[in-house]
Amino acid sequence: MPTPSKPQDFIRQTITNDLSNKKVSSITTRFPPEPNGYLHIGHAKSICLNFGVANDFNGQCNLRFDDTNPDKENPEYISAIKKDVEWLGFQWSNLFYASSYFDQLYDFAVQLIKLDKAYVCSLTAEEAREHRGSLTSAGKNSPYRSRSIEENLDLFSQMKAGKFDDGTQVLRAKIDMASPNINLRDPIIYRIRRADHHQTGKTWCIYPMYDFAHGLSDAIEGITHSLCTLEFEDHRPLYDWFLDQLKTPAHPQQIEFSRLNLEYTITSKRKLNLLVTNHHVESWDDPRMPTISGLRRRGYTANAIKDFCDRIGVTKVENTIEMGVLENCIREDLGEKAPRALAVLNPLKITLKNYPDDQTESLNAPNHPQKEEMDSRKVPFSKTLFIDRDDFREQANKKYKRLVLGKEVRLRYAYVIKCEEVIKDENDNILELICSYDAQTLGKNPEDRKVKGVIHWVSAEQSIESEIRLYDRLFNVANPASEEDFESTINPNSLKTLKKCRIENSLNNAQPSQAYQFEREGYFCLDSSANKTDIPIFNRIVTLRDTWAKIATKG
RNA sequence: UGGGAUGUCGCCAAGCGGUAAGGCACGGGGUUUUGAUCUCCGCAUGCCCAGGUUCGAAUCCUGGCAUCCCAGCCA
Repeated sequence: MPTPSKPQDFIRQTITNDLSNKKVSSITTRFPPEPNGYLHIGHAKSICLNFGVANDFNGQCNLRFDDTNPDKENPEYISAIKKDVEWLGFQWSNLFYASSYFDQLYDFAVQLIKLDKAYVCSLTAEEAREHRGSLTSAGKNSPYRSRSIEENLDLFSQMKAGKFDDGTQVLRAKIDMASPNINLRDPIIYRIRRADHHQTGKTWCIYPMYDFAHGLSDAIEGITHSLCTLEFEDHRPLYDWFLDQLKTPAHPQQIEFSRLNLEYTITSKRKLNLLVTNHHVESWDDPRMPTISGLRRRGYTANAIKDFCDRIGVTKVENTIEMGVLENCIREDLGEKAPRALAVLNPLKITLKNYPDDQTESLNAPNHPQKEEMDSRKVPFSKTLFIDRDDFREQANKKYKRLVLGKEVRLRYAYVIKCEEVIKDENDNILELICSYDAQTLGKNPEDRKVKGVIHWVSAEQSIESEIRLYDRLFNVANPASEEDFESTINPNSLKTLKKCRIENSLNNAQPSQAYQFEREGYFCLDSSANKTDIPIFNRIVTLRDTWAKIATKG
């Protein structure tokens, strides 16, 4: 049971009631993706719900591939989906495929015909659309609606046997062409499609439609609560109709919740697919993609994603979550767990004129400012260093707490330095800074003056060259899905690649799964596509919260 | 003159007739060798609107209004 202190969402409340009313004695849910694309953050919400509910009530949750449309499906997606669910930290009770129920589904369809509740319709797709009527006007009966049970049985078996061309016949439920709910106007339950199915090969040339296959698959598996998104609300009467007509071992309850919308992103497999095919991104796992695999490569942790799903809740209200919520989740997780490191993104050389030429010190740097148990490491300090160009100004007001010509600043974990001289080229570009250091300031503050700023640095010689990729939102508008042409709202600056960055030596053996906080910059992880023989590539997962940026933009 | 749903702070979200939780965001203090973290304080006399019932209504009733979804042989 969920802890009473934490309010239950309406679905868990329903389940709690169903259990106490003895409507059900145990809980079984399912996560039913169609293998026609990669899973995205919206699926994570559904995964956390379905597996979370099963876990909370000591029930089971199946992973079921809803693979009834071979035209769009692909085994590559199956393995990617399994990997993503496992990576999120969930274990399915059973791994199923709707396609393994094709025989049973066929028998159910035959039963429906025998009940005079289904018929073979020979209308063309266009004729069928005309017969369907409109939202405000009733449809018309198909001329084939009154075929005899025997004839329907015969035609349906011929459909199965491949006697008809694709699209020439369909099996339809006989419900009500005048229903105000269009889903009940004799919906199609089987269509003819000669396509190799990734699981069943050439065994079938007829495939069941979602409405027919889904509820019956749920019933076959003994699903107690079939959780789906709001757009299926209108389908529930049909879901129930099939179950009521047929002798199913159980009647699962469909409950709808609202899908996740995230500002500045798209959660539509079709559109995400377009981003890949039209090369707006590198792949499904491009770190800018809201896919589970993209988030993983970007450096998001499973914990952060699950925390996010916890925070956004489950309701029936249409909602759009601000990006800040997701970002906050990963910051919180990594703030706690990520070891700190020093990395200079835009290197500016500085020379300490009073530091001995060939001296090198090994300075102690804690891996986490609040967690001694995370230990510390040694970082090399020398006469020539790099600091970030953004951390120096020739002149600045008091608000600027970094290095200024003629002023002092603290080098993190090292000494206080003072900028003595700026060396420029003929175009006024700053090439190098000549500084002095105060040997008395290692591990302690000077007593006679206050040094307010602290900046990060790296030894020029004893550091590693690295490429760093900075990501920004993929779209320039908050709701790209509502645009007539969402591709035109793509942010052309969603990826900024920095070459010649310098990172501290200890990052030499970084692994993609280990995120670091580059102090004062943000959280980063090694890109998993990086070739070990090349210079390392780091992805920026998220920046640090930056109140200075707020102050600076305010002016 | 179709049907289905939803409206509580900028974004989420508790609340289930007894007098508006929490998170994010935002504003302001404090600590700090990360402008980070942490911490303290502030942030809906108000719950889409209008009536009604009640000692008492975000919660019940009536009537409006707004928004979303549905006319694939997709899921």
